[in-house]
Amino acid sequence: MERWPDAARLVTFARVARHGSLTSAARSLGITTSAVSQQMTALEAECGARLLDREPRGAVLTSAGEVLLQRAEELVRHLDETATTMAQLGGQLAGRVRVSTIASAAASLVLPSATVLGRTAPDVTMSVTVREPQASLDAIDDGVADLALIDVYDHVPLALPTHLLVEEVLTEPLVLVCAAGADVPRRPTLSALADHDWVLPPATTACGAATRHACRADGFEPRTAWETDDLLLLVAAVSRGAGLALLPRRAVADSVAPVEVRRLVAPVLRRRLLLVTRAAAAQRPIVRACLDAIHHVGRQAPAPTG
Amino acid sequence: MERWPDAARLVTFARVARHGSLTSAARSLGITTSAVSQQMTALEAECGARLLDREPRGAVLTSAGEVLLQRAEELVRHLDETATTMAQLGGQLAGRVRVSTIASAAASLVLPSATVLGRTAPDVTMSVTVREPQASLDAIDDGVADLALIDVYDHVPLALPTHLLVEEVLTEPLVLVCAAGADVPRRPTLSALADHDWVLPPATTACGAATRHACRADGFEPRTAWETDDLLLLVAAVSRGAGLALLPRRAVADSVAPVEVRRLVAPVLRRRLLLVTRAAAAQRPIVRACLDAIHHVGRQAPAPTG
DNA sequence: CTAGAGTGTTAAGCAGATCTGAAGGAGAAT
DNA sequence: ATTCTCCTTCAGATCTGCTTAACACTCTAG
Repeated sequence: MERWPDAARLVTFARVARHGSLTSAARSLGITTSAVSQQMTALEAECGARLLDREPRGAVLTSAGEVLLQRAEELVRHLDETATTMAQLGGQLAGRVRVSTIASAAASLVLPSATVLGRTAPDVTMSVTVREPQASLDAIDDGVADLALIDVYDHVPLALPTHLLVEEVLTEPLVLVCAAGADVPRRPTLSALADHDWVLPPATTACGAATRHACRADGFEPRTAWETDDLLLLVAAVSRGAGLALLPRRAVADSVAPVEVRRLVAPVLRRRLLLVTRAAAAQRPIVRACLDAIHHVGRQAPAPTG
Repeated sequence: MERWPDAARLVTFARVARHGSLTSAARSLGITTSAVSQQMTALEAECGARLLDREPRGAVLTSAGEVLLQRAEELVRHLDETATTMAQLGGQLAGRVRVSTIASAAASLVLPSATVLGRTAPDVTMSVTVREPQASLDAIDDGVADLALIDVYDHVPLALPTHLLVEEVLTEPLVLVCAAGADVPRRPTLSALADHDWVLPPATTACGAATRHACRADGFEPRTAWETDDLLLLVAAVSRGAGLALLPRRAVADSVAPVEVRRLVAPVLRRRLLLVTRAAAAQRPIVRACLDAIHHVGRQAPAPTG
């Protein structure tokens, strides 16, 4: 007796709704577009109504689809919680946690936390992937990652979906980085540095956007000498005297080239490091262990002040 | 990627928990015990914990099982609601509704309501099964029936699970049935009839229990001349002068043998006819149509008073 | 004490559901 | 026009999950 709606199809449907196209949903599910198409056809047959309008740019929900989406999303939430409950039942602290992190925290936070984890929960392993914050959030949503470590800069907005659970690891200042012996005041203000050259991360990155925003707020456009995504290269360029940079303190601590670090008196700029999970996932023992390990490292290692 | 727990297995698990044995759950699902056993084995593997203690008389939940049962039951509820939503999307008033009714309401209520339904919703058909009230409730729980019509007698307790939706169709008095010209007052009290013979339904039926309870409350044990489940036979026996009977008014109206009907002055005994569905099912258009049809018949046909 | 009626488990085979892969159509962007 | 992207369809391969059948265990009845 075909009494119950097919849960797998509904999960797929929710994914399609979120991604806006069958193809993209299929990718995120690791199956063929063809399979997704067939599932949606079957689901529409079950409902006796069209759920999606197929348009050249993707698929858009019909009004019937909108209604069903409510139910499908509740179902996904529920299954997620159930998965967590099931993981707790076993009680064993073992398995693999998929961590998605920004590059600038991988070395200073994630790596040491893996060591901590080796002591507190030896059978839990991390598999780490480096992604930009937004990509990390998507990975969480798609279930590709269990845990994301992202950063948020003052005045650079980032959409944090409300259904995700956010924990703050630490807040650190952005510091001014300059070549050893550079002609820069011990306690500079940003506005006093308008005439220098700058070494900037691309404007597409949060750090680059934060720097540019701060400069403009102080009335000047930073003169770009170097623009690069690569932190090592960036610090090396500063070290050689190519210009100044404004970077999170921990990021500088990782690099090796000789530079000087100055605390910026005004404005005070910060970035916050956040851990993000799906709400249910944070309850899973092995995920919790990872979260705790990262918090632990974040607490115990305040970098030296410039 | 095996990300989501298998919903079907969880539904089965909930069923096993409710029935207390794999075999019984399997019967109610219309599959083999073997299939259920395999599903439970798989589910336990997914959880990494035993969920059921197999005992010779059946299966009992472990504490882990109790925890998971919470989730599984929520899931069942949710899937049920989803099925309803899906049925509403199509918008078509067509299909088959499985009705489970007590015998004494089948002729007087269900049959006419099928006619009403033929006018209001011609593409909806009823398939009717006659069951005792408790069996009807089980059928609802097991998803074997969509809609149950049961009766509840004063002072005869019936466990109505809170998760089911109950609507009252009508309340009718129990009336005294006697042979034409029998030596019985026009407006009798029950206590005045202690010396008569009685024709009773079995004590296991609600009606039989109600009659016996009322007599005992008035201080006498009814002298049983005939005991039968069959309403026609029962009324025929009364008609031949075998004794008195206490029956719901509508039930008597159906039968053909010549009898007289007297209103009982004291005590006033009633039975209530109730429609029961799973909460979500009552929202389904075709089920709603049946409910309304039965309500309609219940409202318009007050039987003649004796 | 054996036989039988309940449980539930396991192995083997089969069937249907679902996925993949190839081929094709339709609308936008180039 | 050509090329992309997106979706659909069909046929075949794959796989999950069911049934059948045989077995093990416990309790009860004769």
